[in-house]
Amino acid sequence: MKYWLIKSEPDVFSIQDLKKVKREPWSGVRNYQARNYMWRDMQVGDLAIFYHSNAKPPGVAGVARVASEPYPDPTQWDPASEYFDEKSTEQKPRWWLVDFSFEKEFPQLIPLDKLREQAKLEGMVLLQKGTRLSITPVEKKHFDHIVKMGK
DNA sequence: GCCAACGTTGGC
DNA sequence: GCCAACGTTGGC
Repeated sequence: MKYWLIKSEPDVFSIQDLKKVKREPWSGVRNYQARNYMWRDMQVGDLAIFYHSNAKPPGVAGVARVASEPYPDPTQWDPASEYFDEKSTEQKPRWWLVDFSFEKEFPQLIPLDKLREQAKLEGMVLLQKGTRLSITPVEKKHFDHIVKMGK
């Protein structure tokens, strides 16, 4: 069992949206490192911190769960999509995704500055300077601590 | 709106 | 394969 953090802009897709639809294909990831996590490292059942980026305030909003094996992101072949990639072929898809299902919404969002105050979260990729990755691995101890904070 | 960080592109 | 230019992310 592995633990992850996934970022989403709540204006585009929030934890409340995930709660409503229950399950969502994580389309639009166009960064190789983030893709590799979904394509190669995630397992059905893994848990992920759901982080609201570009929000006021930014912070952790809940928990999601990996709900599918990896499969090609269909938006890469849709010319109308902003995620269209003309260099990707059906024989050799470039972008892969998994579905995430809703697990829980925290009673209140844990803001980023609250996370930064936590000595127990030291070393989290999210809190390191200049981290822009939309998907990062999370250590179990950090995951557990955040879930405890969310109660 | 600013800007630091960092990924990608493309000329050479 | 280097690296300058450019684009994007995302907190502030």
